[in-house]
Amino acid sequence: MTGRPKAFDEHEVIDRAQRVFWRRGYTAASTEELLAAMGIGKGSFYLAFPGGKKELFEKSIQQFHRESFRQLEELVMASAQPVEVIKDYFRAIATAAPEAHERGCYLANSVMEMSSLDLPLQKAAGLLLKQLESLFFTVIQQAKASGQLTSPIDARLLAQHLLTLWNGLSITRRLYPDNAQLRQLVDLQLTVLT
Amino acid sequence: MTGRPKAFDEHEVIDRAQRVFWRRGYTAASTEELLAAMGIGKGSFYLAFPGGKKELFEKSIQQFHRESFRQLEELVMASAQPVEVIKDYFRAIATAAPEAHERGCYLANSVMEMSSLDLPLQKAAGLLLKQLESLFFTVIQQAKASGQLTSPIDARLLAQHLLTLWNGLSITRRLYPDNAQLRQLVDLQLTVLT
DNA sequence: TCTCTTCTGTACCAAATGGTACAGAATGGA
DNA sequence: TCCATTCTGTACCATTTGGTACAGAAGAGA
Repeated sequence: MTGRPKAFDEHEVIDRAQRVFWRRGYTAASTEELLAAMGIGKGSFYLAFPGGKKELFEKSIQQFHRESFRQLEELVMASAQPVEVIKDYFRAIATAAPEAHERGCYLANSVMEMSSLDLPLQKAAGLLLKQLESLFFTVIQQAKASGQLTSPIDARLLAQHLLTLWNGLSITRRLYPDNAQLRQLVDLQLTVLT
Repeated sequence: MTGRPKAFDEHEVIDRAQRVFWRRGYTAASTEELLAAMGIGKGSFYLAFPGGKKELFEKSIQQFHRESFRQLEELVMASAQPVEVIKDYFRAIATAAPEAHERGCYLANSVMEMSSLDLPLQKAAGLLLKQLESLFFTVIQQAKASGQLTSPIDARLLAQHLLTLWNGLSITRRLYPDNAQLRQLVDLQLTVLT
């Protein structure tokens, strides 16, 4: 039995919801607003996402991470200078549009908002950020082994430091949405990777 | 004409509200919850704060900043090694209680939440964070002049970097509410102040 | 004591919220 | 051509929200 076919693509719909969540935050994004952006009705929504808004949000951060993370991972894998890929990842902050500065990092935002709202979701978002740190760690470790990196700092600690910079920038860029200034700041911060 | 005297102390009441805002965030803190914590009724509340929740929140971040900032400022002024005061300010993160890690930095939280909720309030919170940066800047500049600091890095940039670390830690500490680990991280980060 | 002013608690409200119920549409298979 | 199944749109709802109205309490001064 097949029944009436879905009139929407789940992946696409989650993607649209994710954009709303990123722009407005979890709480401020009303279901009405989300449904409008997704282009589906309540009936379809609660059938596809019985957990409602929370389930949708969880899936949105998972999907967001899966895709943006894989993209970075592939760049790292393909490059002969993975450390440069990481650096470019940070430098890209300083070439973003003003709206991107306002929005900050989706995962960092989620960790903060969920801290006082839903602990499981906070942990979920935190885990994804830690995976970014893991990627930093892998790159650093390999670069050290190959001699591309000569820093005496412990790879694990260095990766954690990079994540802190990443998170810090997600706030600082809102205070100073000025690319020239951000570039200076990022360049200074990346001097730890030597 | 004096009329009926206020049955509560405004400063005290704002302080109690601030604790709720910090723990729950602006949106999640309902007026009901705030009133309960403040120990006053709606009548008194809307009379004292005609702007409602928003006005209360604004006053809470102002008061929070005024007090915590003055405290730090006094320590800086009184010390012969102001740079050490700043360092201790960061190191204190690694001696905080687990609940403090969960809450993070009140001002950083506010900047993030208000980014997609109320731009004036976001600016207000941002301004207060920038005042922290200003204090960093002053200390760095004076330490350079007195030879206590020999770093070749521009004082303004260094101060901005410190603020980024501060903001980053406010997120990272939620991911790793482990003081030993945080201490290592902070110590590494403070090596820029040499 | 009377009056004027300010403050407090309660009753009330309109709007918005996330969520449910369900009738009926759209398909594949018997 | 039915039927079983799955999906969709709409109508509806209980709850919660921030906020207002207002009667009366609590003072100071005349």
